Amino acid sequence: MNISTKTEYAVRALTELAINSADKPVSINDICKNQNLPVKYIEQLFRKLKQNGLVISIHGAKGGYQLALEMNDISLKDIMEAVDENYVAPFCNGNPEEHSHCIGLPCGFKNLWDEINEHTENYFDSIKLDQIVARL
Amino acid sequence: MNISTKTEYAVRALTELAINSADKPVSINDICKNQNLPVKYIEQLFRKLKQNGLVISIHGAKGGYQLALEMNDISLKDIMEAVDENYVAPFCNGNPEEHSHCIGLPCGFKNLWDEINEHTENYFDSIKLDQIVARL
DNA sequence: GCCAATTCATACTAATTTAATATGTTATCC
DNA sequence: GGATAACATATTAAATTAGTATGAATTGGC
Repeated sequence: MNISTKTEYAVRALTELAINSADKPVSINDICKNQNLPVKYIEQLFRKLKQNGLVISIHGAKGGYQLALEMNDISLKDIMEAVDENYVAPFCNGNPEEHSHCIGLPCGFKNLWDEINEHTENYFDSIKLDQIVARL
Repeated sequence: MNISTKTEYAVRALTELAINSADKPVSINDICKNQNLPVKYIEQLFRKLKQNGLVISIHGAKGGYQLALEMNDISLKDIMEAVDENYVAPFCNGNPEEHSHCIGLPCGFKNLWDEINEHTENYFDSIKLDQIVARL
């Protein structure tokens, strides 16, 4: 149970956009300079953020990224999901054929993991980018 | 953000104790037979569970493990902490010298991660072994 | 007293994941 | 046309995780 570096980096980077990209795009280079992050790694993360509709990009010189949504429409859950493949692991799906430790059908532990996943998803979804920025 | 295999295994194993160890110790072998878990791996986990005061052990033949506490005094948080080193990662401690991405002192993100850690700790601490067993 | 069952301890290996780098292409501004 | 910056993919390096191997110490029962 921990927050990944990817999530940390993405939150830091998106905070930069939140603060500076309202009128003009912000380049990865600038973001990384301000937040002390590895450029090429952040490029990868931003491609995922874009694929997931959290940012838009502008090509070429003077290009960069901007938020695709209002700050209060971007949650920590959205960021985690975009950047961090399997950010919750409902490994026990109740079926012994798919998860070798499941016993019985449905496996008695399924409800527990499902409930945990649901709770944490809801929690992370309740934390929006505007709140994060406001608290800096 | 995900639940580790160690935690999953430990929960399964402790559930076995909860059900079967009230009057007599239960051996790792039996636990692993019932739950389809790797014996030597579970041995390691149980040493940690013992160090953390969650189980007691009885040496030698007819030996095994029993819960050291009431089922409602063992929380998922206790299990995670025992078995899963850094189950929450307060990576941002507010000090740039200790976490290279921290900017400013204290780093503006510290509160966010602290709050997340606190929330998740409280949540996992609210889930007790008796509830887990009851829902099987 | 010996044998089997069991915890205890440590070291090692294999697999997976994560973080980061490398090398380049494509698009756009000036 | 050159600089800047996104886009794309492949590779490497480091760290973590899952699991195995080997064996010592302890105890119950015959």
